[in-house]
Amino acid sequence: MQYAGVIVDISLAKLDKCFSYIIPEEMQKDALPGAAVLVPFGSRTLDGYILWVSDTVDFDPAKLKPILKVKQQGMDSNGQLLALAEWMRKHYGATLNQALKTVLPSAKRQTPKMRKVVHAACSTQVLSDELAVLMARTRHSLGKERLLKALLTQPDIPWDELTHRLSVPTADIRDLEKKGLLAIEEVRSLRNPLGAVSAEKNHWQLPQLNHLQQQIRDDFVERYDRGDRTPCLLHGVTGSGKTEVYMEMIDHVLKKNRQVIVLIPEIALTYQTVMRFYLRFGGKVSILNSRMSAGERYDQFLRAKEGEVTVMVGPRSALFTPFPDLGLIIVDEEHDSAYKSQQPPKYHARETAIQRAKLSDATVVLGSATPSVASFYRAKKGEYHLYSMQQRAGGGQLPSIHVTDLRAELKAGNRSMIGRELMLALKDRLDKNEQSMLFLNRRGMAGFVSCRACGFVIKCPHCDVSMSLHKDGRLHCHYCGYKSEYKKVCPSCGSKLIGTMKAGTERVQQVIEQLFPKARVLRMDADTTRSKNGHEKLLQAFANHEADILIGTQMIVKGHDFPGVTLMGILAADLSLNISDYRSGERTFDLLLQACGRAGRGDKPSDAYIQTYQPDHYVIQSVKDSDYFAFYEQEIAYRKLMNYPPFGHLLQIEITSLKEERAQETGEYLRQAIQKEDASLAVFGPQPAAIAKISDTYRMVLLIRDTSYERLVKAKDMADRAFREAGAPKGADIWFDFDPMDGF
DNA sequence: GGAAATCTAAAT
DNA sequence: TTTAGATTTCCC
Repeated sequence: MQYAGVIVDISLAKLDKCFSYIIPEEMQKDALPGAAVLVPFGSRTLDGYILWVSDTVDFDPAKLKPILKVKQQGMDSNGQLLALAEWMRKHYGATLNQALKTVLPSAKRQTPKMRKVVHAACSTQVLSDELAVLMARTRHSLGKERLLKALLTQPDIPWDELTHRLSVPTADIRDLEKKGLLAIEEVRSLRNPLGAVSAEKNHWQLPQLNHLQQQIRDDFVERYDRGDRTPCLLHGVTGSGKTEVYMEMIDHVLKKNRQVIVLIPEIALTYQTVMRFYLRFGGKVSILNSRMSAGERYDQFLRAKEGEVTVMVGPRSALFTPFPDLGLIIVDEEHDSAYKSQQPPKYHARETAIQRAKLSDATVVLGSATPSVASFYRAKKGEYHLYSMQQRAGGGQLPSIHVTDLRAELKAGNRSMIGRELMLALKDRLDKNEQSMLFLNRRGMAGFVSCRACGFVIKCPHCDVSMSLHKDGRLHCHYCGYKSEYKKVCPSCGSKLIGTMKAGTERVQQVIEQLFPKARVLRMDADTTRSKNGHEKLLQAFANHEADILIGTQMIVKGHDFPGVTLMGILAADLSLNISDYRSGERTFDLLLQACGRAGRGDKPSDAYIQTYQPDHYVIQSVKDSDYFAFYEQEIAYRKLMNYPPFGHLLQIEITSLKEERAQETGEYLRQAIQKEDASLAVFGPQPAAIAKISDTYRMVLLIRDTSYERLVKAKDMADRAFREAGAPKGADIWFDFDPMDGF
């Protein structure tokens, strides 16, 4: 008798264990680890995944029930994905069921779509004989003749092609089948998202690598062949030709009959990107994206598993492509916050890629123009191998970057959100009929308080992150819960011009339309792009020069290139600089540099203006000089001083409950449980989350800080155990998030 | 998560 | 003593 351990599809800590089931005789060949099954559970039937198969059980065999159905055979032929799911559960704090769902996506459609193919069932000699007989007849059967001719040149013909393009009557096909000349076969049809792309490989030739690219390629190849699987960090400025280097690396690994995953942030998955890979590697490439249906995504995984596809390009979920022998994972734009999942398990694709690579003896290559501080630190320490490309391979010159001191503007009596320099520049571009972009950088604005006269920002004395003004009229620190009174006077210069910054793209649009009544203005934000394809339509309109000025939030900075743009205005750099978390500097540096890069894609000289109340801030200064290294040195010193990542780590435990006091109580209980077990851990809270209540559910957070990630994992286990204990308060749920700021 | 079993208390 | 309501316990 065979038994299976099944994880049942209920994301609940209590049920996160294996239940044993009998495998009925007829299911034995399909019921393998990783398979999706249907099982009886209590009084109903549930979905689940098989974790193990064995001929013994440690549960009363009389109580066992049989598996009802195997819904899907396992994707995971070598057990790596199951192992990865277990690693994610342990490392990021989730139920195994949640981890499995992330790693083993299941198709909605249970019976695969079939497609008919016609192929010859006899020798070509017999076929041509039959054709000759038909041709000799007075009453021609044109359909059959076309069919036979086609079969003589092409062994397999899709049914649809015969009936449509060649308009062969179905009866004719059946007729020849009866005679035994051809066979009709049903093959499983897997959707191909790139099916419509016809690669004109003839017009394409291998790009000539420059010296540096060649050198990096050679070094990579040498290491790879030697079996050195140290992760690599490819630090290449925009336009240095990183993609060509990736292509060479991919090519080398494919030649070893191994497969490749290329991770990119969803937003970067444009037609051009895909085309570059397609031109080089042809039909062996497939993609994943969020617009695809579950079934379509599943098909891509199946194609990968069966060897039809060897390069998978996609966002973080592409990491779980079930390749039989994965040899390389490329993480492009590795600093991008989209790599952190916002659902449990809240994994970071960069770390998870490194883990997956370990399991299959693959290499990870991280690439970025502005590497995350954590990755660059590891590279400098020698944990990663660093490749550096600091020269542009050609074309386009960086804009001249100017910094406007908004304090000075204020002194000069200009209270508007457009500085005088930027206003002149805008007027100049309108006169020259060139395009401009205005960027208002306000995502995740958390109500920090700053002085417009001197630029001072109120920070927590214990955490050195900016404090937020709460509804209770006091200032709160999200890290340690410290509160202080808010006196409407700047503590630094005594000015009364202190407060939270309020600015919206709509306001900017009004101001611009007042200043330049003749200018054609487009606004792009969450409101104007809500309609289907609203995003694309707006960008397209601007690319066609249907407007002179594009005003927008984050979304105008990432993605498309506009060669016509010669001016970029960043209206209030402070907005993202002062969000109350330790990564605001890193994020702002990346964002501002990228924003500046939007200007100057064409040949004309271009300018970028950064408006700020803190012109001397190291982030602003580093962006001004486009100097990543200067930024890094300052940032890493700050991180070290404050024990922020990569020197220390944060674990956030979120407690949710419908009852406010239950959340509070549970938080208190967990804090005590953790500190009882390890008094040396720094635990803060419980305190209300930044958004204290979402759809009637109250949210409290506990924060734990430590220099060792492993100790935080232990703390997570302590909390988890304490939460499940008999005496623990009921009526609340807990969720874990390691280094939560990585996802913003 | 949900049904079934067990406990609790206050209404007849 | 009954019984609705709240809480706890299983579920392979």
